[in-house]
Amino acid sequence: MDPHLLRTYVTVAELRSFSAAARALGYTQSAVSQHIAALEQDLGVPLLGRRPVAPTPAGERLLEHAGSLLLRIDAARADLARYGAAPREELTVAAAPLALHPAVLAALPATGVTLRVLPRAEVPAAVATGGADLGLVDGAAAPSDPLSLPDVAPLTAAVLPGAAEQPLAVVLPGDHPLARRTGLRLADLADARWLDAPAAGLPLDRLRAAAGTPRAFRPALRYEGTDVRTLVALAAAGHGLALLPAAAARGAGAVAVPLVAPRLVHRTELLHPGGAPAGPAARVLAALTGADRGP
Amino acid sequence: MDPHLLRTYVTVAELRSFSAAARALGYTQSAVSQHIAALEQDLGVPLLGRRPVAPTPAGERLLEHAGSLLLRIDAARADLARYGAAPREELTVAAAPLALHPAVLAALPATGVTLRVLPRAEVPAAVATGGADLGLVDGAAAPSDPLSLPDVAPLTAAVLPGAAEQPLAVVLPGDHPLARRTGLRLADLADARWLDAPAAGLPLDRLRAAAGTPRAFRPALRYEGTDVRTLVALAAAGHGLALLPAAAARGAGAVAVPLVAPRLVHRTELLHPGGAPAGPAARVLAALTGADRGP
DNA sequence: TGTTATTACGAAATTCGTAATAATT
DNA sequence: AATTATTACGAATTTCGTAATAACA
Repeated sequence: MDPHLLRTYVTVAELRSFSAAARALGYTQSAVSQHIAALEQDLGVPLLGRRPVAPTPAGERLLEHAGSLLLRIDAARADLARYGAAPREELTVAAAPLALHPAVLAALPATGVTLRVLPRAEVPAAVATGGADLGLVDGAAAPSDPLSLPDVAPLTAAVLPGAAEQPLAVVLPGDHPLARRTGLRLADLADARWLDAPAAGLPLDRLRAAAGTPRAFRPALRYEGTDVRTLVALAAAGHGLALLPAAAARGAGAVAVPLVAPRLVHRTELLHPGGAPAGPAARVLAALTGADRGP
Repeated sequence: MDPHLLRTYVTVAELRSFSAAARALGYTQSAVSQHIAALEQDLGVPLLGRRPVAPTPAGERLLEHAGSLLLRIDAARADLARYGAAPREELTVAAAPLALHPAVLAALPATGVTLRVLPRAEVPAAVATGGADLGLVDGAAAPSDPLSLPDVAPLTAAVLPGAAEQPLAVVLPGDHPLARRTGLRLADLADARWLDAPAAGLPLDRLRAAAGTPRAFRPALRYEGTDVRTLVALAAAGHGLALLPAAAARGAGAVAVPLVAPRLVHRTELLHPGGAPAGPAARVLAALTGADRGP
């Protein structure tokens, strides 16, 4: 299973064409055909149906494997490259939208930092593959439970002392029947329509798992952007409910009601490649995780 | 980053010798030397110091990457092989020691099943690489929270309706000062000595994370076996405390005191390769996850 | 008929073993 | 001196492009 073969397979499956993949990768049609044949022979299973070219069930499965496999190879190469090169002076921080608390922003140095907001699922990969030096990720978890992140590489997670855990709240339009409640249980809202905002908000799968109801929390409008204010505005306009950290849940026309069950908190963690960080990365990391216990 | 090069690198780093690795892999010294040279050139970093041969810091890092990378490649190959071959008649179930509740055992068919008890950390890998058709894993988690498992491959986890969550208890010797309590908080026991039994019991790291105290829960005796009764006996003999599901925590001379904080339960999940299972695996999977809601 | 995948084949590159060399204990 | 890593070199294999062929739409 040569990574090259895997890469051409993924490209062919995506573009649904041998020749288009050949163009995209700088090969000839012939080479691509040989790659696929070699891979199918090696694995002993047909991977693609031809005309139209589409993955077989086995091929679909290989796509899942290949994605994370190629990602991890990139991550390993990027990680090792850090040992060869001089420490970067310019620092890039990748952050999920909800991970940007005021306390975190205050701890960033004034210059030499690029802040890049990414969909939450892409933050670990960005740190692993060298697209960012540090990552800020968030998620819903039981109190004092670590986030369960996709492990694309041996990354190290650290908690942010100032803003590690915050209460969660359900965002409702002001005229919603439950808007006057002082606390809400997730189970009571399982039948409601929820905003599906995987990039900005919390993934609905997480809510289903927490409530133990695989089929509940049906998605209403889907929002693929990363702007939290828009998300709150969508909830206020009645397009669906949203679960957000209480501090982020305020907005015109929206009411935030604290979540009281199950016991979940909004958690933020700082992600960095393992090993001893060098240069500005070390300083920022220390500033964010270190001694900022208030006066 | 050819997997072959990676494999020889890992072997060389383990055996700390080019020639020993060559023997182990069926290569010549020369070939191994060329593999390492190619890898170092590709990555642009020296990976091994020679005489004595030992990994550099970058090499240490590559070992971490390579381990999971090679594991995932095996997993992908094993997964795809299932599509080519006929469904297996003999079924192998890999289980972590604490995942074997009576309720689970009762649901297994009478014949055609091999049950293999493995250290908890090896169960997902066994299922992923085809060493087992199904896996039973356990762990401590917040109520109705899924287990966070190392993702060696796209595996599917399912809950066991009969025995999904069970209360946890601390196992103490009968003459321990806290043995008469009716409930214990984990934080009160952070300074005690704990049994370190990663294969059979719950990993101490998990407790540290749950209590939010990275340096607490110092290990006492380390037990690398998979026998739960031995673990309880060790706790009874005063070699250290252990956290176990209440049902497994009873034993001669041992006292089990329920854990009341933090809110953690012992959770068991069934692991299987994704896709549509075939043959006996499908039947057993249905028996374990399906309609066994008792009267 | 035009596009697209497969096959045949040859040049170039890669891989691995033999054997000689160099370095370390 | 004995063991062990590196280097030189050549045979065998593999890889990829050109070009011809075949199979769709």
